[in-house]
Amino acid sequence: MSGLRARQKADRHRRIIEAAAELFRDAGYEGAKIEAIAAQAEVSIGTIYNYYQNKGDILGAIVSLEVNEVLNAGQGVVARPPANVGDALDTLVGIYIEHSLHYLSKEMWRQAMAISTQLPDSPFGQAYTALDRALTEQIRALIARLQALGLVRQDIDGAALGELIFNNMNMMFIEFVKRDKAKIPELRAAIRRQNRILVAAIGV
Amino acid sequence: MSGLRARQKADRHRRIIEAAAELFRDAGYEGAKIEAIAAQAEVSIGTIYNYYQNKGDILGAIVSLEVNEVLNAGQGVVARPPANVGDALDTLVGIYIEHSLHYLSKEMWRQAMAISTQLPDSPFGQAYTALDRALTEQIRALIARLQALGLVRQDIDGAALGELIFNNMNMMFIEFVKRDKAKIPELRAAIRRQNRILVAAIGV
DNA sequence: CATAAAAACAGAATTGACTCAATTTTAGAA
DNA sequence: TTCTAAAATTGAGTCAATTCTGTTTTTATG
Repeated sequence: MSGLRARQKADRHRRIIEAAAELFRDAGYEGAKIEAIAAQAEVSIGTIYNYYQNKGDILGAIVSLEVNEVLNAGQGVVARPPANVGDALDTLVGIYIEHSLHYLSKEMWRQAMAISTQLPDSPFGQAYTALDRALTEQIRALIARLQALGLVRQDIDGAALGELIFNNMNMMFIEFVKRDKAKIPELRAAIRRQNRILVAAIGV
Repeated sequence: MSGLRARQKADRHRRIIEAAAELFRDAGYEGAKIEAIAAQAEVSIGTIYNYYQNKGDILGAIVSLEVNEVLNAGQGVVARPPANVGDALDTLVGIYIEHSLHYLSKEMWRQAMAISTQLPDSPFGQAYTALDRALTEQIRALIARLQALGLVRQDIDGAALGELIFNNMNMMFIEFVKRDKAKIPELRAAIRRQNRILVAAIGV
C-alpha cells in the first residue's frame, strides 16, 4: 500500500542523509553540527535522533552505501579474474582502494573507523564489522576461484589466507587515511610488495 | 637545579595519570569524568588541560606505558628466539597479546585505538603510530635474526614480511578488543593458523 | 629583598551532542 | 465524516568536554 507515513519516512531518511553528506563534505564530521544537519534537512533535532541513534550512525549510513558499491564492483573480478595470481589480487585490491575516496573523504573514513571500534555494538559498529567480513569473504571467494582455475595450490588454507590478505590491506588502508599526504599509488605499491610474498608461496 | 616548578610539574603529571588510571579502570573511559579526575588528582579542570590537550591524551599516556613494557619484553625473544620459525613468531605474538590486558581493559583499548585514528595528529595519535611502527620494527628484527640463524630464506623481503605479520596481528587484535566475549587462546590460535601460511613460504 | 615578567592555576562560561515530555499527525475503526 | 490510539515530531533542557579570562605562584633581575 505504501501509505503516506512510509513515504514520508523514506523521504526524511533521504533528506537527512543528503544534508549530512553535504555538510560532512564541506565542514568535516566534527564541523557538521547536528543542528545544521537538521536545518538543512528541514526536520527537527529530535527527528534526526528518531531515525539514527547518534551522529555516527548517520555517517555509517553513508559509509555503507560506499562499501556496498565496492563489493558490487568486486564481484566482476571474482567472476573473471586475471589469469595470474598477483594480478588478480592487485586488481581486486585496486577496485577497493580506487573506489574508496569517491564519496568519502579521508577525514570521514577516520571518523567512521574510529566509531566502529569505539562503539562496536551500535548499529553502525555492527554494520561496519559485517562489511569487513563481506570484503574478507570476497577475497576468500577470489582465492577459491583461482584454486578452481588451477592457479593456486589446492592445499592452501583459503580461509586463513583470505583473512591475512584482507587484514593486511585494511591496516594499510587505515594508515593511509590517517596521513593526509599519503597517495593511492604508493599505497597500492606497498600492498603489492607485501602480497608478493604470499603469491610466491601459494602459486602452483 | 630541578626547581620547585619542575618538581611540582612532575608530581602533578603523576597524580593526574594515577587518578585517571584508577577511574578509567573503575568507571570506564566515558564514565570517568574530567571533573572527577581533577578532584581525585587534587588539581583543577583547567590544570588538566594545561598538561594534556584532551581526555584522549590522558588515556594515551597510560597506553604508552603499557606498550613500552611489551616492547621491552619482546626484546628477549628477538635476542634468543626459539629454533623454529613458527614457534618464534608465536612466542613474540604471545608476549604482545598476553601482556595487552594487564593494565588496560578492552574498553580502554577500544577508546585508545579510536582516538588514534580519529586524531592522528594529536600528541597521542602520533605516539600511537610510533608505537605501531616500533612493534613492526621488532617483528622485522626477529625475522632478520632468524635469517641470520639460517632459519629463514635469505631472499625473503624482510621489511614487507614484518609489515604483513604485524598488520595481520594488529587487525586481529582490533577485532578481539571489539568483542568482549573473544578469548585470548582463540585469538592466538587464529593468528597461528594465518602465520602458518607464511611460515611454510619463508622457511629454509 | 623588592619587583616585574613568565608560567601555571582556577573555575565559570561556552558549546554541542543527545534526551524527554508535550504536542501534532496519521491510520483505521465505527 | 468523526474519533481515538499509536506513531512521529518538536525543541527546550541536560550533561560533560573544552575554552577562556582573571588570579596566583614562581623565577629572574637589580
